Amino acid sequence: MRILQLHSDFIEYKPIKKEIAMAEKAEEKMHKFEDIVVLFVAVEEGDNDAVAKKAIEEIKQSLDKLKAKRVLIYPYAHLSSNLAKPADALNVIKAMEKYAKANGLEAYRTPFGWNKQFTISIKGHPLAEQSRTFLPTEAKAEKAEEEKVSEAVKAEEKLKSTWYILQPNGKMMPVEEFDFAKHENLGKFARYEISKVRAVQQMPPHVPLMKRLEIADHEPGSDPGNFRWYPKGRLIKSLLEQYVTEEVVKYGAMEVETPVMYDFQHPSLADYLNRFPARQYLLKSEDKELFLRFAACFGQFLIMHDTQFSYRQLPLRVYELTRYSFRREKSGELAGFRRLRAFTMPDCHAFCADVKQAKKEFVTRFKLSMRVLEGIGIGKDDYELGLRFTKDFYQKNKTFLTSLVKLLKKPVLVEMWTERFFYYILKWEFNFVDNQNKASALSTDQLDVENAKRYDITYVDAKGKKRNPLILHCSPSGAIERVVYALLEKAYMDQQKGKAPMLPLWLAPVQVRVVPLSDKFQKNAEKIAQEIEKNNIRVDVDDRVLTMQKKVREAETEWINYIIVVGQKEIDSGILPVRDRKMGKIRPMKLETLVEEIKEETKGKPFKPLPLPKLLSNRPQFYG
RNA sequence: GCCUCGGUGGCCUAGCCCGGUUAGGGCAUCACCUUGGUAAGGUGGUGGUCGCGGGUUCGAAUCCCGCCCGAGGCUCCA
Repeated sequence: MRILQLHSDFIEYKPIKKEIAMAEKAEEKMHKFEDIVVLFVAVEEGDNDAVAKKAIEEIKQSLDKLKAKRVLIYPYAHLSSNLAKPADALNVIKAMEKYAKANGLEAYRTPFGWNKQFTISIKGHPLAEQSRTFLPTEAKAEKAEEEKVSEAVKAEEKLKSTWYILQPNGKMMPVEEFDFAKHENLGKFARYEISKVRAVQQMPPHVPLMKRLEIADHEPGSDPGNFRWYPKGRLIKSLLEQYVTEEVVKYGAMEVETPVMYDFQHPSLADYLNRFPARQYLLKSEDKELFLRFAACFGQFLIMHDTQFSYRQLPLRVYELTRYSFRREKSGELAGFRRLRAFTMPDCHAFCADVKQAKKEFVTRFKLSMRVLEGIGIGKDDYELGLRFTKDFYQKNKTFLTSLVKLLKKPVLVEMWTERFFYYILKWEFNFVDNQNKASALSTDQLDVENAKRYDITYVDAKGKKRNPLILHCSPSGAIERVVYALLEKAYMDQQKGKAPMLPLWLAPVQVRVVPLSDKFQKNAEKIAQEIEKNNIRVDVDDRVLTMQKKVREAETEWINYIIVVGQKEIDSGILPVRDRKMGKIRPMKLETLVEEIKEETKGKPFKPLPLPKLLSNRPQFYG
C-alpha cells in the first residue's frame, strides 16, 4: 500500500466519470472539505485487512503530532504500478475507513472507481506532505523498492498556470478571448495543451508508413518503445543526425560524448533526478545502482564541473547527439515515433555569464532552431510556438519575449506560472500538430537558473571571483525520431490534399531510379546510373523481370523522386524522359540537366551513398 | 499504470459471435511463359507453433482464465 499524506487547508473534488464497472455510487457534484488530512491511497497486490489496520495506526500517530483528526481517504491508483484487483482494493479501503473511525478519527472517503477532478491546497508546514509505504508482511519489507514520488511531481500538483496568446505586436490576451479562425493549428495546439482534446480513433499515419517504406519498426525482442531501423531508415536518420550536428557546430558548439549510464547515488545526480517527473530505466551492476540517461545534461554538467573557464570565454556551448536517451514512459503513452522509450536527442547547452547574455544567446538559438527545421523541410507554417515563463520574468522582459514572437511573425501560445516550480524560468518549444490533432514538441530551449549551483559549475568573473553561470538547454531539432515522425505525418497530410507524398530530396533513400524498358537495355540503364552516381546522387536500377508499368508503379509507391525509363528512343536521342514526382509529370531532359537540378536542390546538405544493392534483383525485402 | 479494441505464412486479411472436412483469399517470394513506352501481364509452386501458457470438451483459430505485444482513450509529456 502506498499513501501520500497531505495536510490541506481544503480539498474540493468532483466525480466525473466511472472508470470501472464496479464503481461505487456517487453524486456528480463538487464536494468540499476544509482543514483535513488527505490520504491518497493506492492498494497494492497482496494488501489486506492487517495492512489497512497498520497503516491507520501509523497515520494516527502522525496526526496526533499535527493535532489533526479529520481525514479523507482518497483512492488514487497512480501511486503504484502493482495495483490490487479493484474488488480487493475496495475492501481494504473500506477497512481503513472502519479502523480510522475506531481510532477516534473523523473519517471520510471519496467514491472508489471514479475519475475525479480535484483541487487541493496544502499547508506550508514541514510535515504537511509525507509519503508512506506499507507491505503485507515484514518479511517482504526489504523488497520495498520505493518508487519515489519526486518533488517535481508533487510540485506539479500545486502548479498554477494561466494561458495567453501573445502576438507579434506585443499584445497579450487570455487564450479564451483570442479568435483562432485564421490560426487553426495554433487553436489545435492550444486546445491540446490546455484541455487535451479527444482525438479520433485511428492509428497515427506515420506508423504504417514507416513500416511500408522500410524505415523502421518495433523490435519485439526489446522493450516497448525501442525500434529497429532498416537500411533506408538508418540512412534518413543518419543524414538528419549529421545535418543537425553540422549546424550546431557551425553555431559554435563543441561536440563531446558522454556515458549513457550514471550512478544513482551521485549527489548532484540524485538531487537532479528528483526534479524530473519521469521514470528512468534502472540497472543493477554488482552492488551499484545505475540509471540510463534521459538527456545529455548529466554528462555535460559533470564535464563542466571539472572545467576551468572565464567570463571572457562565455557564452560557452557544448553539444552532444545522444544516441540514445532513455525515458521509461508508461506503456500506455507510447506511440510510434511520437513517443519512445529510447530516442536520439541532439542536446546543446550554453553557459552564460548573466541574464543579459543569456537572452542574447537565447535569440541566436531560436533562430538556429528555425533554420535547422527549415533545412529539414519543416517550415514555420508546420509548427506552433509554446512559450512558457514565470510571471516575474514576464514583467521584467516583455520586450524581449515579444522579440521572439516577432521572429516567428505569428501569434503564439503562452503559459505563465505564478511561481517557479521547475529549474527554469523560461522555456519554449516548436510544436508539430499531427493528423490526429495532437501536438508534439520538436525544437526547444530553456533558461536554467538552478543546475549550475547543483553541479557546482563555476566560471571566473572580471574580478577573479567564482560565479555560477546560467545554463541554456536546447535541442535545435528535437528528437531525431520525432523529426522523422513529423516528416511522415506531413507527407500524409499532403497526400490527403491530393499531392504526392514525398520526403525532401536530400533525405530520400533513393533519389533516382532507372528502369530499363526490357532486359535488352539493362547495360544502358546501368551505364546511365553510373553517370548519375558519380555526382553523389543515390540511384538504383530496376533490373527485375517485370513489366515496365509495374516497375513504375512500385517506384511511385516507394516515393522515388525521379524515375527514368530507358529504351531504344533514349539511346538514339540522348534525351531522358524523367518522371518528376514533385511536378507530377514526365519532363524530357538531358542527363546533365537532371544532375545539375539535383545538386542544386540538395546543396549544403550532407550526402551518403545508397545503403542497399544498386540492382533491385539483389535486394532483400525487409517488410511486406 | 487503468479502460477499450486488436494479434491468423514476410505483409494485409476471411473464418471466431453459434466449437466439427486438408484454415480461404490478396500482395510478396520461387519457377516457367511474356520483352513491354510510364501506377498492378499470365500459369504453377513453396511457405502456417492461428501471439504465448493453461483450462473446458470426444474435438478449440473459435469458449473460459492468465500473460506478452500493438493501437486508441484516460493519465503523463522535464
